[in-house]
Amino acid sequence: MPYVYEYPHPAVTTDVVVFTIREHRLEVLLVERASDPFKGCWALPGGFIGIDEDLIDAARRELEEETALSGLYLEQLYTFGKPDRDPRERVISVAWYALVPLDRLPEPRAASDAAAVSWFPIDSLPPLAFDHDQILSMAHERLAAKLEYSTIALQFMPEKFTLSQLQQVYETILGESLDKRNFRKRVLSLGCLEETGELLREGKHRPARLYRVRAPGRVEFIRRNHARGAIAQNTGSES
Amino acid sequence: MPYVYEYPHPAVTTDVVVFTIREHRLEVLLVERASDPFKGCWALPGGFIGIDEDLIDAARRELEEETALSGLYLEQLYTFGKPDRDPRERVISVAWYALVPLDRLPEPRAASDAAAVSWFPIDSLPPLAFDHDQILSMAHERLAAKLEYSTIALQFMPEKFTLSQLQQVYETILGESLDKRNFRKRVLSLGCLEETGELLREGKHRPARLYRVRAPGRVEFIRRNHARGAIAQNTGSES
DNA sequence: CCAAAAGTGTTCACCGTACACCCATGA
DNA sequence: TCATGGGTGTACGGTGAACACTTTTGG
Repeated sequence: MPYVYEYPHPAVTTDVVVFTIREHRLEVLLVERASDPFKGCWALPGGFIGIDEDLIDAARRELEEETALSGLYLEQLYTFGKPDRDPRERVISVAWYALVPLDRLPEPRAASDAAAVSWFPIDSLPPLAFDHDQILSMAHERLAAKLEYSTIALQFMPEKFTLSQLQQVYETILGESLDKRNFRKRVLSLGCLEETGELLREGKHRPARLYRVRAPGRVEFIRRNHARGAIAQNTGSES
Repeated sequence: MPYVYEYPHPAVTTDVVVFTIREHRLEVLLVERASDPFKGCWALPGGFIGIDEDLIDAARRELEEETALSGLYLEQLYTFGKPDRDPRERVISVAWYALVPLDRLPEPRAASDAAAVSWFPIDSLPPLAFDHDQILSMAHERLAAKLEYSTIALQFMPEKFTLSQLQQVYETILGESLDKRNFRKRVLSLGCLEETGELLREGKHRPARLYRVRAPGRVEFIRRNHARGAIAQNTGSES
């Protein structure tokens, strides 16, 4: 299709901040760039949007190319477009973030356009290409903020999980430890979880009850107080 | 600058949802399109991004072309990019929303590319061009949501205003009436307002105290409860 | 003195927080 | 029997919600 609008067109890319939790640390997936600009530098997985490709499909595609994972929670973060953010030409990037459940940690495999792919703890990142440090820190802020007023953390959980595992996810992202009894009371009162009836036995201690999410893939806003302090709407685009 | 990246480039536009409050109603600014596609149809003010123009500058420019207002609160909403949202070629639109203070209501003037410009109440809109109805309803949701956990409503206020005026703003957006005493207690306890010492005398009744915003242009998140229920960080891009 | 909007406190219910001990299992 | 993590309840304080009357002005 020819350009019908009489304006110069910028390039448009998509970048994805892929979060997971490994060994009690919040980590993100980065790729080592195989080509200029910023060759050899680490960057967010991403690439150009197909001319007939929906934005979320492009994000999903980039995600799958790097992780071979599909069906992840994916949410649009922000669109970055400072005129000089790419040294070669004007590039506007629609940034997204995705959450990988604890049990679906892929061995990330390098795609064609990446020299290497690896997980990095959020607090010890290498220097990043372009403005990817800004994208990443905005994504981190957003994730931490959403923990407080939504059920987004459930997107990190496997199909079945224990309350202790869920608590560890919260503690990792918030960077503080929480009271066990209060945590359980609060999270159960949301009504988002249900017992599977099964137990997880591991190690030499009492087995833990396994729970599942009642409506997986659904992220709900939590409104405290107000009326009868309950749950409000749903949101979230899931891939 | 030539295209160095070997991918077809989409057109990129910006659209702005301009909110204000008039006569106890939430209203948005729309323009009547003077040219195809959707000639004669109403649409959000917007247009193409300059090839060397920052995204927020483009939004600001479109806003000023239609309203002659500068310095408004402006926040990025979402980027819309379904492949068929423009019938002619692929167009990706970075959408923003802006809030116009009560006392700065412009007589909107038609810019070159618009047949007419007018305010419409949010609940009686004409049919809109492209996917602008989706953009508008997402903006409305976001605004209503942010009322609850931020001080965004202050962006609607003139430099000096009464608490009753502020309460009317809240009531208009939320679509429900609020208790006067509770409202005052809550809003004053945020610590964002200060008395000017002046009084507004109008009509045959007791004059009202005038307040001003302590840090105008700053939108703060409110965290209830949690620790010592106070205010957290700031956010918001202001133009 | 009447109309109209401004301004002001208290009570109650509920939720968030702090806090310590018993339980079930494997070794 | 011991070590390890799983699991449970209560008491207190603060905040949100409900609710009605007095004050100041102009006409």
